[in-house]
Amino acid sequence: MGDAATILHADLDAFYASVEQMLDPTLRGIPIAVGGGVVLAASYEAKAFGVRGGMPGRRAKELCPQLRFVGGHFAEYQRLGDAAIRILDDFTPLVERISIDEAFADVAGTAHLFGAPAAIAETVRRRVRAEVGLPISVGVARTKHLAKIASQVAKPDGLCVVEPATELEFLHDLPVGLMWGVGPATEARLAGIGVKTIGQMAATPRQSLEKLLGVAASDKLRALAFNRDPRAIVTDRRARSAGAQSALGRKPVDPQVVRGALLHLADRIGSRLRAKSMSGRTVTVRVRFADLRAVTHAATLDAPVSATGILAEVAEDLVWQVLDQHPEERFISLLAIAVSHLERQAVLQLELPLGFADEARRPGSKRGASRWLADRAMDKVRGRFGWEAIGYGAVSGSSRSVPDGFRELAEKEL
DNA sequence: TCTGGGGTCCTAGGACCC
DNA sequence: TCTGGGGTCCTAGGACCC
Repeated sequence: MGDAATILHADLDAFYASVEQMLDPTLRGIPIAVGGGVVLAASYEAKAFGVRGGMPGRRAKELCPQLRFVGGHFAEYQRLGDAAIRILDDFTPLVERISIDEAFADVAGTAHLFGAPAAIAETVRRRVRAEVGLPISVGVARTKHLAKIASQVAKPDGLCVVEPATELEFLHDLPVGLMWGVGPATEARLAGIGVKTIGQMAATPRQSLEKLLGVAASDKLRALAFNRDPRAIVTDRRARSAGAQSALGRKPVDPQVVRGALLHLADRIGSRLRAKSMSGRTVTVRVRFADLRAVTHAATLDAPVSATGILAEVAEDLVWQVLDQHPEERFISLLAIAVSHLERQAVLQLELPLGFADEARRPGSKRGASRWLADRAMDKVRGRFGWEAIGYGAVSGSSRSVPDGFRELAEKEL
């Protein structure tokens, strides 16, 4: 990490909602929420009423009776998010995208070409507004952590530059909740010992903090509180796992329900993996009961898998192990599958013998070869006619489940 | 406030090996 | 006989982020 403020954190403001307001001028200046059953994003006008992402639509309407709900233009979000972040590429190759609407960039060494970091940040903001049509806030500082906090302070539609000489002064009056890694649980614990600001955390004796949060966590937070953040820009981040989940409302523990849901989830994950010639060795399932208590269970296989049928069977085994261990639970509210220990397969055919190897665990099931061929055939049909054209029976999910377009946006590049 | 879906990382404890 | 120490892998759970 250098000794000058050269890290930019660029963050599109209320991204989905801003896109909707750009596309439809009648939505500008009024409180809107993208979504329906669940609020996926809220405009600043809606946030003023306390409406937040993740909030049930009904609750949002209570807080803000005039709230307008709009369906999402998910393909547009992807296109416009890409376009905005791409503008950073014009200033430095050191760009780290961390979500659809957010990225870090390090402009150290490009000052002779484009001017000081603050000037670059202003240019980025102006260009995103002019070329993409969206407001974006930018923080500039010496470390990633501080740049990210600065962009939050800059919102909405602002710029915040933190010079090295004033770092701690800037940081110490801010609430601890702005720090990376301090969520509701940690925030509540800290409040319990009277620590509300980053400065108060910095002033807390190390031992007290360790007793509260453990050695590792307190070391990390103390470092951040003194703006010692060692993280560098990482330009190529690959996903380490791929998963899917489905909220079920309140479903009785029933073999048909479980099998149908898991097949659907395995199908989503399997087709994503196969599209990138990836497969994974560890299958983790998560079962959430009616009271929202969740249990996970995992198995690591001898060979990596990506076939939908095999994934579904392994997951089904694991889920029943969980359910057998909790016979008192009669309803489930969510099922999830995740595949990790991902590896890339140089040749897709590699999956054939691997499929066979895995099949050996399960006498009596269909042969791996025919499954692999069936998956490939299905992938091809979908390639031509779309994902919905063919597949395993629709998941009997809750009426609140989010649009597929939203799920896809959240998927990380494998 | 009991609420969706996709992820990441950390920790503690146990199994197993040398 | 139960006595050492370190490394790696795996699993479950928790917290966090967008």
